Amino acid sequence: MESLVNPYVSVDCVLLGFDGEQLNALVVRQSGNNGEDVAGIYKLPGSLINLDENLDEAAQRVLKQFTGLSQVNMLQFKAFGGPDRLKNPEDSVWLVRFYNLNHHIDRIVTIGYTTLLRIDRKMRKLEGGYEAQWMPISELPRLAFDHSAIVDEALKAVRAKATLDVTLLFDLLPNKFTAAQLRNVMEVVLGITLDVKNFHKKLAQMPYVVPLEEKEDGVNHRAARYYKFKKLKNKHI
Amino acid sequence: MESLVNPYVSVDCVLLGFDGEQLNALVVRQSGNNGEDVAGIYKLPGSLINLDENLDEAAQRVLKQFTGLSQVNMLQFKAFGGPDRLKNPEDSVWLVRFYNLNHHIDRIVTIGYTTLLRIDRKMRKLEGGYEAQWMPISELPRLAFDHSAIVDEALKAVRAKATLDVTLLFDLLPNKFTAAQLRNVMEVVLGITLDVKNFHKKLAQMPYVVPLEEKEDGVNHRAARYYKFKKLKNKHI
DNA sequence: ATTTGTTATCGTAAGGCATACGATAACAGA
DNA sequence: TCTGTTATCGTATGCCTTACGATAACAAAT
Repeated sequence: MESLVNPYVSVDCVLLGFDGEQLNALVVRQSGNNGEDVAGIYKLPGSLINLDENLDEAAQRVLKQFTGLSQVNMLQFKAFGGPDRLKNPEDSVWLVRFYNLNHHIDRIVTIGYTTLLRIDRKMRKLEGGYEAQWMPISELPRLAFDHSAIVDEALKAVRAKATLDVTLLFDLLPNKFTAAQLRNVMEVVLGITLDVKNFHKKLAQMPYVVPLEEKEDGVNHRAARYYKFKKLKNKHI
Repeated sequence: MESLVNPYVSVDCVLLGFDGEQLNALVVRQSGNNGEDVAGIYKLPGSLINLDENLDEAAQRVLKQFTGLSQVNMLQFKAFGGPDRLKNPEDSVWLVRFYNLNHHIDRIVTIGYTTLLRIDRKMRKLEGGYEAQWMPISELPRLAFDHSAIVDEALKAVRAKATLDVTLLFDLLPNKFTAAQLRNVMEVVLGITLDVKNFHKKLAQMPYVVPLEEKEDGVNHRAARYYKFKKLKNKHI
């Protein structure tokens, strides 16, 4: 009866940051807990869970550790638990050293979380010491463990979610934005192309987008109108 | 550093069975491993994971144990891991006894799986010894642990999935079925109501449903045409 | 001053799709 | 023969999407 697995459980966060042009993922260098470089491989920000927290809270803790953000609702999208997740021996060694464990780890089941974030000035310089950085998702290198697959799944989940609820893209733009900016966000995040000429009709039908009187300034073409988001009630997760 | 949690990981399966009229969930009595009745409370079929299997395989094993079915793709929909999942002391006690453990269990993280099944003659009499039974989801009692919440989440996930891909309902009907039967399945599973008169137009536009020449027999109203499903290629999970 | 390039914004028209609903078909039983 | 019930088809209306022409506004080149 004792082939039952008593693995560790972690959360890994696929933080997708929009920088005004494209989608980036936050990756960290797989360094030791005292800072020395172990393998030079990038991985997702994550952590084993603590005794007093639930899975959502563990994900929030990781988010705060690497970005300083709190109060962000992340989407739990999938659990990864194959027995071969640590098949690369270096990964096992790294885990034991990083967490100061006195025994080998056979298995880690990880819960994937993801969210969309806006990369603004504050976000560009991340909390120090972790060698975290934003990398365009189109240029991501191979990540440690099965983290590349985890990123793929996160993207699928986020796109499905945002397709059903466009208001998730609210936070990716500044307070005032033009129609072209909103269109670009939708194209990049959802992975689609939208008809430029018809986009204003869609815009006019979005009850949560209100036009402002203010217009662009100093552009060498017709100035575009600014819009802002109007928060609606009945906002569910 | 040693507040890291090293919990057990289980899978719990929300098996949703359609009996021709309504949706049922498979629940089992929380009995000891030698059959004695412990609390008389119902729970979901589930199991801790084994050393040599991944999460999907563990879920398949549970499905087979309780229904005899194999080769069914289940949907992994959410992980549940709050520190208070075993807050009921009886639950902890039951776990230690059932799995013959020689220590207390602080915490179990469980991965929820679900799928839609058709309850046919074979399925009605389930594999013996587990006191498993189908109960209409509208009449489910309070389940052990947080299993009631798990059922709710499973329903949400299945409905979202089946709304996007109606072919998931293929397996809930016999080979030959009438338009009314299909409509009823869609109404019950998706939790919607469909216009009777317009349903045939929708039917005619479903490329994966083909009309047969055969008709109903022995009904005291106009006989309905039978249809069958046509499996399409490019069927992804 | 005029032209050109570029992007924003509006209007119109065609086609697809959902919904409402009238009309007919088929059968069993009163 | 009539009535009740369900299946099935056809038509009409309105909404939404898409295609695309037309106009607006501005900067830079000519």
